[in-house]
Amino acid sequence: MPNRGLLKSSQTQRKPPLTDFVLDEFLPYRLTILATRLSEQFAERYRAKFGISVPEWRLVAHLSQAEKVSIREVYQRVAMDKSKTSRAAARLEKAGYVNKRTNPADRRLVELSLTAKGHAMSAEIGRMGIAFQGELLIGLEPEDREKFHSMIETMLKENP
Amino acid sequence: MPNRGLLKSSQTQRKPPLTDFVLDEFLPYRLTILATRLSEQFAERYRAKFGISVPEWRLVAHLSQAEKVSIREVYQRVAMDKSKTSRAAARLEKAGYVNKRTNPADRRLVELSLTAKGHAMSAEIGRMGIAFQGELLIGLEPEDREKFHSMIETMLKENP
DNA sequence: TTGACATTGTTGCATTTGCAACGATATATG
DNA sequence: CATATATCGTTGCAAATGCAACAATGTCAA
Repeated sequence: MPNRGLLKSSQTQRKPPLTDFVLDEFLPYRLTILATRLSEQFAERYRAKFGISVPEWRLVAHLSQAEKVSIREVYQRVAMDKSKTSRAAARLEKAGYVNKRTNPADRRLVELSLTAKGHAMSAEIGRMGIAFQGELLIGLEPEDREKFHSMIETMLKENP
Repeated sequence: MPNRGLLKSSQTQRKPPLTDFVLDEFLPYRLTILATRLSEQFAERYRAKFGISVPEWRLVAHLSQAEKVSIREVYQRVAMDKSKTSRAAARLEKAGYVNKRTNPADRRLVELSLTAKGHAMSAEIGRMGIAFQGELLIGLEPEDREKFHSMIETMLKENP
């Protein structure tokens, strides 16, 4: 029987297992835990400094990569609900971090962009992110880091 | 300047970047998206079949690995809130999937265990999980799969 | 042009969530 | 033993979330 990555080799099992399913090797589960912890740890840092939430940072992060984006562009790419994105944008506008205007070429679209204050915050959180990721990858061999990225990329492409 | 895994080499950049921060290489972000998608895709399958939610499946998954667990053991390990876990347990009991009794040795603790119906469901979702993970890892070289697991393990250990 | 249909973003509403307070139980300290 | 302190699970409540309905705008075909 081929081992497909979810069965422990028998010598590591103490007792006959209740099932063939091994939770600690189940990716959706492990990835969720890791992602939650990392997101939460990083969120503590920027929340303390700027008072924004995770959905708000997600939106700002997008705006750090592209001058202008619409609500749809954000939520389609980030797996955030439409309304979550819309509300994050509203809060960020109120806090003075982003501008919202209707796109003149297509008046259904909202054009989001960073204010000067938003750019400053974005730049600072960007630096914090680079530092955070540096700490995070310290335990991995340099060549493994690239490998890790490319494996994530592969799975993201396979699961659109 | 050392490349710490978050800076694109200059030849891959089309335009002068707004910042050094590259969202597509930022792990908390990428992992969150991947984890969300995988969790959601898998959730569709077991929700359709058994009508349970993600927190409920998390709890059942734990019970598939250990006969008896307390609420605390579950939420400490899974990064779920206390109340979320408690409520998942209540719903699962109502649906007839788990038994709840107070631990006689320490009456503060609740002892959760699967009913026969719960075991049947757990076994079936376990099989579905093995199949799901098989599909998922098809795009990776076999030796990469182990590597991926061990890298996740490393980062989980570094971020408790 | 008109009318049917599609897309975008916002909002109302019910559900879910996280946090804090709480009661019950256990442990430690005097 | 008596009292203070800690731990566990539940619950009330406010905030966040997801879904569906909607208005506004755009597209397409007759």
